[in-house]
Amino acid sequence: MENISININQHIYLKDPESSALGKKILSESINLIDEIGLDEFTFRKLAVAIGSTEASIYRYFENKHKLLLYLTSWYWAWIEYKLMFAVTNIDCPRERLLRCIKLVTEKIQQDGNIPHINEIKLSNILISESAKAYMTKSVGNENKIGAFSGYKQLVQRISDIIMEINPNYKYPHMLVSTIIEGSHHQRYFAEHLPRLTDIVSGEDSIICFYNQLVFKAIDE
Amino acid sequence: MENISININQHIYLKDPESSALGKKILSESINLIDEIGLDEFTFRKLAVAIGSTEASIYRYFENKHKLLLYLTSWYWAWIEYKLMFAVTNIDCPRERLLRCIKLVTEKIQQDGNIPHINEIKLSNILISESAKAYMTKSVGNENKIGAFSGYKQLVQRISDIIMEINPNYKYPHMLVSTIIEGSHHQRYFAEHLPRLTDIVSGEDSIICFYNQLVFKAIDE
DNA sequence: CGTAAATGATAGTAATACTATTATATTTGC
DNA sequence: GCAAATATAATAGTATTACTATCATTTACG
Repeated sequence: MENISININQHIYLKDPESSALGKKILSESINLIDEIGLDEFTFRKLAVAIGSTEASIYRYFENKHKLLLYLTSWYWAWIEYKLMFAVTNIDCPRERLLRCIKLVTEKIQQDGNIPHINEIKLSNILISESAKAYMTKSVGNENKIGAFSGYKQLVQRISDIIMEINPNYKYPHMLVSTIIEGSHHQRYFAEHLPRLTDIVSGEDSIICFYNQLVFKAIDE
Repeated sequence: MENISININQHIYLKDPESSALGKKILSESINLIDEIGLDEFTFRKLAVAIGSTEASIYRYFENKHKLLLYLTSWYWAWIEYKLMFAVTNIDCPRERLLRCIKLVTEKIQQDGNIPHINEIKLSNILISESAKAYMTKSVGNENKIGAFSGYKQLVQRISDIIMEINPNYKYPHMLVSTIIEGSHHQRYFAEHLPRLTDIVSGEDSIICFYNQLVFKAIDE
């Protein structure tokens, strides 16, 4: 992935964090810090201390911490889509392609890639715990207009297309896909913090198994 | 429901808001205000102005706005469980009972009940838009310990039991139930704000239809 | 009617979420 | 290699938030 970079909608940031060393430090340390203390406790002041810089410098890159969160979530979904494209290319059977997609969006991220300033494991933890806060806000309409969620929507569309290939009569492909993506995040969170809301069977990744079963039973006629 | 009151875990509040006129005003106006401006913009100062009281008085009832949110979500799930018990009593067929449960947890709340200081329609909107913020926090462990989520867990358990009655071999009843409860909230939110993530077919409540289909296909052998 | 409890009024603190200004590095173009 | 442009650091300041404290006043109730 050395020659590839993930492009994020320009309206989310004030200055491209990928364009400078400080910008990259903002990304890498914000991921560490949000993962550690949570978004609620996370402030630009604490981030500034962590990277040995100042609040004012961070504000040159991002308007506020919400925009930074939008950046991180956009980055994550673009990265997942990138991995998904690799996972399904040259696979003829749509059922096999769907299987790989489900695995990719529901599995636990266990290894980070080779982008030095992004720890994908921690980033995926942030997505699990904080992503609802990215779109569950009164400003969702404006942020949607500037394209802050287009990566996510594109991913949902891509998987929906595969479902329609398998069963063109299925009525709810987008609902099914967004249900499993959001749902698997929730289930991973519940497994750790509210286990009575989930069912963890040892010896399997129950979340992948559950959603696999759910999807194929739902779309088969 | 005149002689019935919903009991909320005592550790969530400092002083029972049901015990006084001011407490009830705090509940009713916080529901109006959170529904209107969202939890992020909601403050005890604004609430105090809205009810013609002071911040200090509100703080005598709730430690902070997060605890107030926990109160409202607990109330909501206790109310849903109450409605659910009525909906399934004296129904022998477990499939019919399950059908009624799914409808109850996935349908749009359209009418409020007869508790004068709680507008259930607005409260359900708050649940849709803000409930993730109630448990997606670093303090979830402590709040779980004091029982802040027991109503929700109990509801999930109750519906899981019906699923197990229909198919005792089904491996993931809790996951299935929490997936549809959380999922239907998400889908209602998406339908309004991010419609590309959902599929709304006119002439039906697509969300109920989708989850009905999903559940019965999932559990049938 | 008197006491206790609840509420209101007011004030104050520490932290947050920024904005502004100026000084100092660092990069870049010529 | 130097000037100009740009980026960052240092510092300060403001409005708002999230509380806590104190004391006066109203209300409840036994």
